[in-house]
Amino acid sequence: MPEAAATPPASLDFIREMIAADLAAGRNGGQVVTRFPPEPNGYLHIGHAKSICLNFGLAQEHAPNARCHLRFDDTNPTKEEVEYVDSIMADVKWLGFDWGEHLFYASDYFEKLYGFAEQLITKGLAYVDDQTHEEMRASRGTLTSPGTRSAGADRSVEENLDLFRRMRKGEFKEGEKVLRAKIDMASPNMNLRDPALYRILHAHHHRTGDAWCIYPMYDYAHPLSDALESITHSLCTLEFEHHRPLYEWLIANVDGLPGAPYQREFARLNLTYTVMSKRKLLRLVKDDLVNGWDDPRMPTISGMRRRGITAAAIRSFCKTIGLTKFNSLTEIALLEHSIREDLNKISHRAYGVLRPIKVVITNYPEDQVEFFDAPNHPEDAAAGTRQVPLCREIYIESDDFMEFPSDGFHRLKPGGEVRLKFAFCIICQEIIKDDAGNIVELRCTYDETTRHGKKPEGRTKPKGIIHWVSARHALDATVRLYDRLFTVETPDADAGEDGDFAKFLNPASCEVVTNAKLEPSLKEAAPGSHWQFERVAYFYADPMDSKPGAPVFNRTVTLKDGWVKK
RNA sequence: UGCCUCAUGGUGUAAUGGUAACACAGCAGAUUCUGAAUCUGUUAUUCAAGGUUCGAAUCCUUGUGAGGCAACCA
Repeated sequence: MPEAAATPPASLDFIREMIAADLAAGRNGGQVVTRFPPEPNGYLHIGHAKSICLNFGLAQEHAPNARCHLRFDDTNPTKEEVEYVDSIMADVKWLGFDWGEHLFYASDYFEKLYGFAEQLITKGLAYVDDQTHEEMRASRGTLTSPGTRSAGADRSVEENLDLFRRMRKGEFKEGEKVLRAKIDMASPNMNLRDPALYRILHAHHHRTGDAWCIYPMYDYAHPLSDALESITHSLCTLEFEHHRPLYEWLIANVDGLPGAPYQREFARLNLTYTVMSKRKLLRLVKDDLVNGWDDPRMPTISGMRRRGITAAAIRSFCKTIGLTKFNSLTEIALLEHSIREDLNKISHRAYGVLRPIKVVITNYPEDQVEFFDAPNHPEDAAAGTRQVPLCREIYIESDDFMEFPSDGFHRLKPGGEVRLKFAFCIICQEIIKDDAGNIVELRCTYDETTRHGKKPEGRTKPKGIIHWVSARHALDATVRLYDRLFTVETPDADAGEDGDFAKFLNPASCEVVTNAKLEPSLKEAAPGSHWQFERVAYFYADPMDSKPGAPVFNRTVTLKDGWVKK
């Protein structure tokens, strides 16, 4: 069980407070039953993770008198696919949650839901309308003026029943008839102006096949499905606030329901430098703006996983952001903090030079090779050590050398000294350039007395400590440097009403480095393993593209860089 | 010209009528064989105006701002 989700936050959010009050009042027989109800029309993203952590987290916190259902809200066959069903289950599991026996589909209830609809018709609370789409829209009124009831509302119960049964039999075309609730055409809440309950859809459903040609609307199916599963707390996002009265109307007016759930709403997650709506994510995928749903730059669960973000980091993040009704915009830095916090604990260290520059240690014997012992984790001796080879020629990061150093730069510079981490100190004696004036090689000398961290005699300890890779032993590898997908904090808002958010795509969001020089032990990096290339970033051995002996690394997140250039 | 919801440092949250706090970010220092991590310190907050109260971030009124609502989508 994921610990981060099992313990409730120190202070209770408004949802947990309400649940505590329900429990204190002895409601629901002391049970807490929640549900995570995705529509299988896309991949899950970090916003869904917030909901998953809430609903499944609640079940864990209130165990054993609690459970959380996974229910697919599959009431619109035109948008749903099994591919999405499968990915959603995989993502929820990967996040560390388990629905156990409680896997449901709204489509499981189609027959019962149909029966409830006949019940409402019989009670005079629902009617078959034959207005066209346009007529219905026109008669609904506007935000400031009431609507007018359609003539169909006056039909007899018998006629409505007959019509509804014929709808089910397939006697009508799509759009010809619709079942509506009879509530209040003058309600200030548009959702109560005789909302549609069933529409005709001659579409193939991924589970029920062609058994049905009428499908329930979300507003109708959701509360009743909740009730059928004896859900106690139906938690959703803020945009469903105005649907609550309808939710309650159905629970109150349908007889024979095993449960009496209630709905409460919380603010969805917004993150800087990304987009979160399924529509926009779908666009990124369909227009090949990214490399599929699991592109490491995507805010999808599968994308984040492939980038190397851990489930623990996501859970911890969800805990950090809290739960309110405030429409917030969370800085991506908060997510990155959770990621680094977890990766720092679990990642073994290694050397990787992304933009190599060759260094020749001129006073080091030509054919000598020696191995230095390097700890795999600085804060965890149990992680053991590894042997890192060194020879006369090595690669260092080109960023770690400056011909004309700025103030405060304490890495390698002409005539300056740095320590090769876990090896010895070198001094830069000479810069070799090509005809165009580019630096191609550095000639350095090493100091034998500085092995194993010893201070050079008579001199001050060099401030600079850099990573390095032996040229003769280096593993050439492909490393992808991922960055934020967009150049602006709020791509949707900045794009405006009908603007195109794609224009804010960050052209540098994926830089592929093909000639990175990695320490040889990385050759054995298992696909799906997490690493910290010291002083650079956290990396993830891509599970799809890595081949035996030839790992491909994705940069998950950079290390914090405390050095500000003056 | 409607209805609903919301408003606390730069960001996210806490304080449930009684000293406005925590995390992130920032800054400074200590430490460090990662300019990381760790540790210490630090900058910065109640949308506005009235009212109730001994006392208001909290309750009331009005205003302002933000988000949402007129699918046979979810």
